[in-house]
Amino acid sequence: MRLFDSKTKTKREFTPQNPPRVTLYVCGPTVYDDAHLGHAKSALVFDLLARVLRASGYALTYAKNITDIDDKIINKALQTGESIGSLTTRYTEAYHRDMDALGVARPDIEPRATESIGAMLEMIDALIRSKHAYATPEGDVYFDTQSDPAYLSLSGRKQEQSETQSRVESSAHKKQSADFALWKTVKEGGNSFDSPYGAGRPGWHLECSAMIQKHLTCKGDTFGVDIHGGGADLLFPHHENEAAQTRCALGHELANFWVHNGFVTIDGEKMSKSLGNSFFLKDALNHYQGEVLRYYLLSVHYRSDFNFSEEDLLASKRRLDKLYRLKKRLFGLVTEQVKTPFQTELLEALGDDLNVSVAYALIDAMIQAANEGLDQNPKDKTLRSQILSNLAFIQTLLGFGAQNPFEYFQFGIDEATKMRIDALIEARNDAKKAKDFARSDALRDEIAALGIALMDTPQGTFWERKE
RNA sequence: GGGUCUAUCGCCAAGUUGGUAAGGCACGUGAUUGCAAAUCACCCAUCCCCAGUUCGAGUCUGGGUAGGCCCUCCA
Repeated sequence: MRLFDSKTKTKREFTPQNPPRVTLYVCGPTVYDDAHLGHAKSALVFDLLARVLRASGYALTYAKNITDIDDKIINKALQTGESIGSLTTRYTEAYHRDMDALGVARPDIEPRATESIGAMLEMIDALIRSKHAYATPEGDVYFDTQSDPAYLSLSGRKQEQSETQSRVESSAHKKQSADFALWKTVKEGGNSFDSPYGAGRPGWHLECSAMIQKHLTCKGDTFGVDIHGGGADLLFPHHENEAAQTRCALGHELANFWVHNGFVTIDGEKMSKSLGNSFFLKDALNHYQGEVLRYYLLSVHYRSDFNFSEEDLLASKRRLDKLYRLKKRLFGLVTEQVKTPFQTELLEALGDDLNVSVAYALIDAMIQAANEGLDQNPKDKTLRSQILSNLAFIQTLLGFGAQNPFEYFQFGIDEATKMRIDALIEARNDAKKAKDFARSDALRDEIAALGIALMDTPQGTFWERKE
């Protein structure tokens, strides 16, 4: 497959260093709050990448970390009085719940920062011994960015700019303002870990380097991982710093391919709490089906900015509807699985740097051809088995179409309403049998008032929720 | 201020080596339907502006204009 690498800013053929093994590491959430749409986008992009890699025949090991020790977590715990362990467990579970709703498969490894302290301390030790890091009198340890000639080679920035324009107050003991903390000493006890530099906690950037080394790197590897992913905002300074640490501590580059997904904005504005437009996934899931959100969030190329709007989401839903309509036509049929050209083309499209636009277009064309074929030969066994195989392939590769099609179209309707609808439909069918079309249409209007659309078919009358 | 990315039909959005604009939503027409829905068929843009390179540019070069993101924790 071909992938765009943020470091070289080019799309090139992806080749793993130890084929067929492929390692993928993605920066996961800091669990101090509920996941928002940006977390969803990132998780979905790399879920798709993982699926495509597996479908392409690679033996993938996918790791996504959970940052469960951090300033924001500590502050929130102090504010609410909840223990850090309870807080991070609670939000980790919430994260899992939200991602499950989007159909995001769990990574193979989900390392926690607090479980990787040993690996991080080893890396600090190596950096200090090789003079790439220094301890301050307070017990902080900083990475010496000046000591790494390749520093900033990932993000392509220039040192002067980073320094002169820096808006951060730099520590009096830092050699350069760009130097970043590997270990932060902690005065008040409670939330700290023991270390040779005193009680404290690790700097944020360190955990990824350490986890990759611990879980994914093989002896003699040229790169820590084949692919390192995360949000575009992480390119600098987070990934730049990770790369520097690994380069200086271990003598190899951290990743062969750097993959960054674009940002999610809401109605043209960046999500932020101060703007009051932060969009929690759990809230979105109350209004829209997880699968619709999945289809919508994946519909734009992963490197593009994604502007969330309800109008676009509904347009996406109508597109996904067509897949379920086709599934409905063949509901209950079981056939043998066959290979089709469509499947090859779909995998090829996604194998080209995850070109979802082409993939979606292929799916639409397949659906259209399938409907046309079924219109002409509804009982064609070969056709049916091709269509069902294609749908199954889409489900595996993209995670679309796993639901019961009838339930898909009846999302969010409670049981009482369903029973009422069924009763009204029955009454309407009686009226239809009696050719009392006036009454039949009146009943349809009554049902429509409930937000329900009816469809008469040779198999009977079905209903769907209207938007 | 520095870095970086983007600007294609009403809306969303593809378009690796330059050769004459995918797909979806919405809209319109027709087939089908008691009516409708669904489905099918048809219809629907010359690619932000200016100047270049070229036989030929959305696709390359230069200059504008507009916007996103990063430079502070951040997916």
